[in-house]
Amino acid sequence: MAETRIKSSAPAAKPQGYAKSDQTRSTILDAALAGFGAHGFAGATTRGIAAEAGVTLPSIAYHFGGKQGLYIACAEDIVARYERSATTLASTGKISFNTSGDPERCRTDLKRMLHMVLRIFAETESAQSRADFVAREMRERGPAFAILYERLWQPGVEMTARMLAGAKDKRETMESDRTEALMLISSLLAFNTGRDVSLQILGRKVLDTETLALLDSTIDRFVDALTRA
Amino acid sequence: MAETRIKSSAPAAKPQGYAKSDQTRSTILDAALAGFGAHGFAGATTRGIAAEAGVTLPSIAYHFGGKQGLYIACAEDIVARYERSATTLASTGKISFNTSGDPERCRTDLKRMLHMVLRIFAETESAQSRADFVAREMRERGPAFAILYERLWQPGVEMTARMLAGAKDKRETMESDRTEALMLISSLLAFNTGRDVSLQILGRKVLDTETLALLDSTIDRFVDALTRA
DNA sequence: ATAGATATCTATCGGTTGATATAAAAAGAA
DNA sequence: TTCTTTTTATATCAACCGATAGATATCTAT
Repeated sequence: MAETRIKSSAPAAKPQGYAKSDQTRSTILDAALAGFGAHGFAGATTRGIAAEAGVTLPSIAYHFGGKQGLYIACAEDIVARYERSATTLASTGKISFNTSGDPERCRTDLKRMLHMVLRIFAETESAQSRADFVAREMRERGPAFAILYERLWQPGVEMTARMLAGAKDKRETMESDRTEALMLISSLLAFNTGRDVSLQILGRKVLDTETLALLDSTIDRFVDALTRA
Repeated sequence: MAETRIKSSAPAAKPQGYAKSDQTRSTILDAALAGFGAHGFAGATTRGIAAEAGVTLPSIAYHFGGKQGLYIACAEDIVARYERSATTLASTGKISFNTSGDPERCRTDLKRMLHMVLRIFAETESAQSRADFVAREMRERGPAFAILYERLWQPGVEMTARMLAGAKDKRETMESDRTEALMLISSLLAFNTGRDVSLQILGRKVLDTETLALLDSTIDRFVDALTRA
């Protein structure tokens, strides 16, 4: 009874660490994010992920316990990365998360945040895979739904609503603020979920700097239109 | 070489029609829309669809040539239904699709249309399956992408952009109008793609009449904010 | 009414999936 | 070195997939 030891993704009291092991784990995780992001939980195959990562099939079971364990590990990696960058943003003062009575500042911060989200949605490579992973899980309520909902979606909307209310010089967020926040974030999904379609309709091939600028200015127009008296 | 005859979905010059056949075909199509809408092309199984429709597996190959033929038939059914209802709306004068120099009328029509789209996105039963089917195909560029893009997505965005321009009292649509149209439609995806999450965040269980009214008024605020000088 | 076209059924094929058992080799730690 | 941890290689399993062959039933046209 080999009692397959599943390495917990939280590195709580790592007993013995072999350098190579962590590297293999990380390689598998990257391949899994790409695979799950592109094809979903059911659509991605463990064989394909293992091949992509350059390891053998049983290696996945060894490190993550199985397909579902690997999937959850992906979600936790995404959330951890998000929380890290949010902390950084707050500590460096680039975005003030308190709704101090400065509507203009709130508006600017809100715009800046939405520009950032747009780039996360639209950027290529691994950022795209992560965004796809999250979007898919939100739709399909898969095994990682709770993690992503509580630690990413929920706080994200709440923060946006707070900034919206702040930009309107209100102290409390109301239901209408949350609704507007939802729709504001959702409007950016055109360039994640529907990226190819949107680009095609705009007659552009890729999301280059010029296109991003066009979208940024449209975002600004939305925010201004919604929050200016 | 039995040369399996695939019944073309366009009933062009139906040579011989057996009454029961059309009924079976339609039953399969309904089950397929539900299955593909919920699980996608790869995720839905022909066995499951056949079982749901109460027919046997080979019946699908007989009527549609195979899994992919069935998928395409679903897309064409959706487009046909959309084109029919658009024609009806235009002919009954509920929505004027010409951008006659009446900004107020354009604004009202645009709001009315977005309310309608919201209901298509959010409504239960078969409308939901169809909306899911379209949203999924737009993401994944499956076998039915071209059909849906050219006959549904593209004209839908174009019409929205024209109404937006009209509401701003402009005669020509610019790139910024198309961008705003994209984001406006996309903002409603929060209640299609992300319906469950959005409801949960708003603290609601179902999309009842009261919630719909809240969303309608938020849509109106978006439209007003964007088009009023 | 009967021949031929149309529709449906049972049964099965070859292929792929996730998971796992077994064994052994490779690598780091003691 | 000796022991533990990590990785690979190979093979097998039950379950499920889409497709189709072949037999049968049903309906229409003559």
